[in-house]
Amino acid sequence: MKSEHIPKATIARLATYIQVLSEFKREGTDVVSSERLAEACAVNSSQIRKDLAYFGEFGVRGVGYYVQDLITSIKRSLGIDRAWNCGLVGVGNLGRALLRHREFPRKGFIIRGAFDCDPYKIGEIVEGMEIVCSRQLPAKVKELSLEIGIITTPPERAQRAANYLVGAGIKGIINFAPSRISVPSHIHLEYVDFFHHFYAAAFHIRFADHQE
Amino acid sequence: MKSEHIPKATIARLATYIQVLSEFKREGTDVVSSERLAEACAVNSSQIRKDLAYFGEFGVRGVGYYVQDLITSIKRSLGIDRAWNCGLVGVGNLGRALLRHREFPRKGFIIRGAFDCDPYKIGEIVEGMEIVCSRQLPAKVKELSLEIGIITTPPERAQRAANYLVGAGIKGIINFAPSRISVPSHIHLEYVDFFHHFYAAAFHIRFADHQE
DNA sequence: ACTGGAATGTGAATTTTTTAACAAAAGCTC
DNA sequence: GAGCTTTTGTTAAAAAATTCACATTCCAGT
Repeated sequence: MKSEHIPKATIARLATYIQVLSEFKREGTDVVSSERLAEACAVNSSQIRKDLAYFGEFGVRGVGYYVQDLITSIKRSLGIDRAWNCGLVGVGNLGRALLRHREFPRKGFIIRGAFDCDPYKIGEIVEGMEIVCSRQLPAKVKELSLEIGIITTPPERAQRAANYLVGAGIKGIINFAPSRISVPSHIHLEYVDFFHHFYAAAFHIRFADHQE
Repeated sequence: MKSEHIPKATIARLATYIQVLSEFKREGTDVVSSERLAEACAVNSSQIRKDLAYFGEFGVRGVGYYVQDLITSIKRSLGIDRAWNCGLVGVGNLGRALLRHREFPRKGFIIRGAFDCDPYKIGEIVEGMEIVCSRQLPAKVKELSLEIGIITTPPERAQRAANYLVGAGIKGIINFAPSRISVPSHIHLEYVDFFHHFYAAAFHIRFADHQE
């Protein structure tokens, strides 16, 4: 119930819970026990109760959790009970895919600005959005109330993109570029690198640890 | 040195080490200490030595690690010192972006087959690759020696894609679709969900824990 | 109202992961 | 080649995360 420190792993699991709960909801299930949810998420049921306990008491003893209520509670706990305005820097392949990705609006992350420094791309319309010069970031961040910056530039340009975003007053950055960047400590920084999943798969297939 | 059980977090960090080491190499640095590498990766130096110790002894006492050697050693440890043939199922926005993503071949994951069940898409050429009907998976997996399956279908079709892949004899699956799937225990399964990074960002920005 | 059954929330125990500390080893200087 | 410096590999300690276990609470049926 007290907010103390929340493990990163808990946040990741909460994302899973929302996913699975949404499926339950679609199937018409109204109430679910931690046991049943745990099974569907492939985790321990205490884990679920512990994770939820960081944020409050959402269940009913002897009954379980009301699916819709729990979804709402988790979303509120995470701060995704409202929309977040995002700006994307670097309109390459990955950038374009994210701009077109329907899950973004669906999950409440609205990409309102697309930026690039390539003169060929500036002015182009992607998904009804005009690509704007990165130098205009400060003006646009204010104008569009952007809070989260998405970096999808090539690695060598990620740091500069971050500098622009920070200078423009962004609050958090999600870096999809395969390079480390540094930002002031008050900016929340997340790295997205899905290749480590491929590495893990390669490792496990190669050195098949079939004993687990 | 002994392979026992390797934490998932270690694998993720090894990916970071490779990334940072590659940058060092590009800058012309030949030797690096765990201390300096740790700083660049924002982790503890013991952590690095511990992580590496799972796989062997790669450093020289009093000197540090030879950058190129260490990259090679980590890659070999992870089983990415060779190419892996991948098949992608679901050629939507995300699927297309992955097919075009230059990092895949660069990192040794070669997408050799693209599959979809939409008759409109079948036959289309993306990145020099013809989109093939998902029903042909068994034949193609054998023909192209595919080992890793990438699922980028809509959530409701992810399970069926997995079934096709498993039936076709794939060894591992990376699921980008936002839904849980079940596969036999001998198939290595990884979920990719970058939205949890957005959730984490939203959470930290919203409930700014600026005390850390 | 009372009883039995069910499932939460939580403190305690366990396991895992991270960090600290240091002995062993390598190179460099004289 | 002895002594000094450096930095690894590794053992021990600390911290963190997970799982267990159960008292507490709620609902349903009588």
